[in-house]
Amino acid sequence: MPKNTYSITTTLPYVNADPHIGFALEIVQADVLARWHRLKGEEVVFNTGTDEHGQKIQAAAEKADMDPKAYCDEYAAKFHGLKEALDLTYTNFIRTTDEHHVKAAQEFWKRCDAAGDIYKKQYQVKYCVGCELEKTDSELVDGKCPIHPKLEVELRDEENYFFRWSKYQAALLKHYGENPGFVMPESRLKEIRSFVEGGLMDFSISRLKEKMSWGVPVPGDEAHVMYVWFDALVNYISTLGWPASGDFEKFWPGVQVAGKDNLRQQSAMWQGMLLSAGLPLSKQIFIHGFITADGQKMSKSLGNVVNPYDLVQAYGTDPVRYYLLGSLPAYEDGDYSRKQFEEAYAAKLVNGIGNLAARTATMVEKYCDAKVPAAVPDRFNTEDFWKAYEASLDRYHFDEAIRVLERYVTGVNQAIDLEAPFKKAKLGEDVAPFMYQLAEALRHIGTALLPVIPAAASRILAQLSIDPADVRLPEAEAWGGLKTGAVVKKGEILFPRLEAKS
RNA sequence: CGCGGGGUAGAGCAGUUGGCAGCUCGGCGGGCCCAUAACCCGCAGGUCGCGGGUUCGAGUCCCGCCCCCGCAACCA
Repeated sequence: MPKNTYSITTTLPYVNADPHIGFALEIVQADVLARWHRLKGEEVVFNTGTDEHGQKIQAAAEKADMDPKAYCDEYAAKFHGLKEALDLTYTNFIRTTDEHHVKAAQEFWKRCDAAGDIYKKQYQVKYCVGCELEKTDSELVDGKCPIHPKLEVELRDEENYFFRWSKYQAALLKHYGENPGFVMPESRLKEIRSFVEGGLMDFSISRLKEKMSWGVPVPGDEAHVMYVWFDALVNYISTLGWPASGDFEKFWPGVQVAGKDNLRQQSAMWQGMLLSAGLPLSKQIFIHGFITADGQKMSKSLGNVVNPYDLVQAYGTDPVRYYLLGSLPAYEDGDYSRKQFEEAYAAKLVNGIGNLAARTATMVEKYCDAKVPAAVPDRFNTEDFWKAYEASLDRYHFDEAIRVLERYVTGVNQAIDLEAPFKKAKLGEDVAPFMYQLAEALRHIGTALLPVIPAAASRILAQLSIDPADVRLPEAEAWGGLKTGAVVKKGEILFPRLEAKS
């Protein structure tokens, strides 16, 4: 019997820059899933937070003449502010400087050590400060990191601890082979599989404290702190209270949402670490693409970085959520432009969902005395709609799910035209049965939208005298949920036209 | 032999297991008047980057090729 819990996490953004629209995409995707599973009655842990250790943070704090922790506090607050701006429902906000996380990272280290997977090695390594990663010769171009060619690759001659990643190559490949959906979309699983097939090199997991002190102390060795990745990845379980039992067993393994730049860390490094510690691997990893702006990569120098707070301020939370989920391809890179955003807003939200909600409520008010008439059978293939919608969401195919919903909306609009109840009413014909179908269809639309655009969806349901807190899936997916006699009341316009602003 | 993504209607994009090429915006012409000048129907507009191959049938599978984008501090 499957447990009735669900756990999902984003990656933890590194706190050396303001929140990025790409991270907004990631966390909204995770939020939709968290809300969706809550509607299904599951107990949900939804984790996010900030990654705060490492050389870059230490350097940035020094430059700002701040204590690293104070520097991190500032940034953590910026990320935490997304909760309100994007209407997020995360339950955990972990910071890798949190005391219990630090303890967990140390315990994790001990487990890997006990498994014989941590060893000391004298070595000379080429290290890119920009990536916080060591580079192999094959990764360098002209002796430089291809991602940070302006930085000199540092040659480091030191004794560090290493993690025996190579030991887990076969186990990882076996896991990928036996779990075809382990990394979604499938193309990303292929990508990581071929990377692992190419061979794994043990990676360094510590830094000399005298060179870099802003990190988790290595247990039993005063001279070293942990490499930032090693400590940060442990957050996915430290947030569940690990190594204490209870919530950990209850909620792990969980789902991880990450950007394509994080494929290797999430689906190979972290999984190798879990194998070493003797813990179950993640349940599933969903990899989203990047967002470009007007066809170009966002960068500060180009001045085209889209800030999620600005977008929300200009258009509102729900329109931003709907755009991120519905207008960008979930599986690949997508392009943002103001024009495209506003077009989508007008077409989908104003003319589509908003207008249908308004005309439906008005007609029931006019023709049925603002009360839900007696129930009649479905005419919109609502069951098929739910099936398709659910299948898309379960595959993290958010844009597809929204297309499915929009097709349903179109179907309802077509039926209104076909039935022309406004004509029949004038002729004295009984339009009550059709009014029921309309209002009930609107209930399904509002219900399906609850995870996506929660505020607007709640207002749609409120028009039908439904309290969103009472909505449960799959019960609410059945046709006929609207109660005869329930009051229907047209509310404020859901999505105002943008022209109205200027 | 670097890695990855992509080339489908004027623009922006969908196209699961190969089976009549779709969606949004824009253009044109109708309908409707319940609705946020919204909604519905129809028309115009495509050699699905190019060349081969497999197949009864290829946007979709295979081989070869061309072109575009990201992999530059910051940055998902």
